Amino acid sequence: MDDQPRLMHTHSGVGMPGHPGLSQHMQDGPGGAEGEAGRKQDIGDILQQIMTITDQSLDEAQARKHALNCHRMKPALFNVLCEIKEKTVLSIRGAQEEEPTDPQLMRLDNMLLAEGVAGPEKGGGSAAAAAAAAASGGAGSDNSVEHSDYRAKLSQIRQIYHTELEKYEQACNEFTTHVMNLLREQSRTRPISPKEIERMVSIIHRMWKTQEYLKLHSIFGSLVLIPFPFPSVFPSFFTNPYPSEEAKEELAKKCGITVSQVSNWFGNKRIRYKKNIGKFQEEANIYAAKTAVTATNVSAHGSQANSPSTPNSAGSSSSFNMSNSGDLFMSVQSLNGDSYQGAQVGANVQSQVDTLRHVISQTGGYSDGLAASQMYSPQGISANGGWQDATTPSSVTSPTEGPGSVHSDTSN
DNA sequence: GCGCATGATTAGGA
DNA sequence: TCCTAATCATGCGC
Repeated sequence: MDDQPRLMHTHSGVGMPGHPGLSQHMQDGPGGAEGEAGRKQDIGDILQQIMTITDQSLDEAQARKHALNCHRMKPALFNVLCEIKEKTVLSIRGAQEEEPTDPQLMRLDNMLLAEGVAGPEKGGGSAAAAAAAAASGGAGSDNSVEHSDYRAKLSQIRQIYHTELEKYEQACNEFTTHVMNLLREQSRTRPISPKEIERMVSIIHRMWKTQEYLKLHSIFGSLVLIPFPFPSVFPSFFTNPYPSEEAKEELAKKCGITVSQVSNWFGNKRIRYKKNIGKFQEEANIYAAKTAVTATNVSAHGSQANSPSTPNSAGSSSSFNMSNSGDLFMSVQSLNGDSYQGAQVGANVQSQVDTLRHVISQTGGYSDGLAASQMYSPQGISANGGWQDATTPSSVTSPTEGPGSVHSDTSN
């Protein structure tokens, strides 16, 4: 700091031609009108040099920049510029940045929390399953097995979710640090206050959360749309789409609804399942035709048409035989197709999801393996959408996800 | 406002 | 009587 006057005069560009130097005026203290005019002139000169610094050669600009940084008046001028900037630009956009949290993010957060994917792990990783078990009034051993199965799957989802979340946060922190370093470096030559840097960090965090974090949420949100928490009513549907009167009464009792509602639910499910099967198989045929053409064209190079991540690629004949009610259809569609593909997620996350899908299908088949042939007994539903042994009385276990609102909420 | 999912209602058939 | 199929009403998200 001692060499500031020397540097100032050493670099001819910084020295004020025709002026004794800023230090002189600063040392003068509050003076008369002449001194005031001189200070204004000095500040004007400095600002002019800052404005024209980019017009100079690199070496010259570097030298002037260094001189400006070391200038005695620089801190004061810097503070004034920062203050002016705060009062103008930042105040204008301040109101916009105070906007509340994105409602979509809040909804996704709440959904993942409710499903036990996000948030603190409780009771072995499945608060939802525990809640489901509690809500069903203490399910039997069959239900315990299913909930155990569900807990295992949810635990896997939790693990991947938090792993990806940590990666995103790490990347976000790295990016933030990089930007902060840049801003701090730039703050030597232009008015960037620490407050503005903090604001920028806040913006970056918000951007990351609304972009990458949202993608992550969409992926795992699609996963939790699968009605795992209440797996029993679907086995009961797939194993026996025609429940007996006793089974209906039991379902109605456990769900707290009327028998007619149970009948309506099963009736609608049967009809809409068949409709979806027809639609799904039609798409499968179209896709199979396209795949055949593609395979013919690029067979020597290995067609990507058979990639498991290709949208609707789950439409291989076996997958399209999957059993799905309208609700399940949507959930599986989210997993297999446009939902996360369309989100253009990172390859890493996508591979993780593919892995998860594989895991899920291997461990019980909630996604591609949702087919009745894996997760549920195929005795109720044939591959073409018809029913086999449909009149077999079901041993309805836990209809917690009964006809009505609960499932509707999760699928919507 | 539109599309979608879903529960409920109704007509017709076995 | 039960089921299917069509239809309506409603809620929700975009």
